[in-house]
Amino acid sequence: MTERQDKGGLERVAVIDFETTGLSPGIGCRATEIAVVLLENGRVAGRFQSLMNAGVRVPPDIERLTGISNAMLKAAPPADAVMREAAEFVGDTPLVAHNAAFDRKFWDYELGQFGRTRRQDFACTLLLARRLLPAAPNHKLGTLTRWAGLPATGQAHRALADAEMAANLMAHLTRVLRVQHGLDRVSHQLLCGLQKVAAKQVPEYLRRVTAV
DNA sequence: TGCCAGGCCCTCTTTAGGGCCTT
Repeated sequence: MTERQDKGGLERVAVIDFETTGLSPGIGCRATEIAVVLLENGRVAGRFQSLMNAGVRVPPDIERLTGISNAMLKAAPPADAVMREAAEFVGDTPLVAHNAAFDRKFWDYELGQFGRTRRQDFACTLLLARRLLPAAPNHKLGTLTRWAGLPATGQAHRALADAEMAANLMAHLTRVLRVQHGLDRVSHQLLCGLQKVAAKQVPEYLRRVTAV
């Protein structure tokens, strides 16, 4: 464990969210907006947000979904410049995203456009919520936010609003681990281990962790 | 026109299929 860890809470993490032109860079989709929310001991310690111009057109259905238009991207800074700035903002801070498999693909792809590689793992609030909040009606980010009584953060499907929702959810999941499972510290390493454990094995995993 | 990805996870499973999630 090399990262800072705060007693009684969640160590510093960077919660990220991408808006994109589609579901995968493997089929030509690119990022259009990124937001990063630094969460430290359950509280927001910093924010980064920017549109980015990757030189691709936004399909009409995606423009309707996100509200991000081709005209907005035309005036946005180049994608590589934005990603360099985002990577600098994040540094070595462990990463978190909702459905991290999606954001990890775009993070890796956009960094790869200028020769950089990811240096840290992603924890996934979707996988963690499936294990820790099994009674939720579903595990969409918006549903979990409303179901858990977390604050509204603005327009859904914009990067900063979604990253703040995911950060609030991450803080809520930390509280669940502390209050319901007796953990006094929640590390990113623990979260990454927990999200790989089968749902039925979660109680045993947490008992083993708290016994150490 | 409609679909295009991919990992996770459950079940009527494991030599598979399909829903959930992200944009």
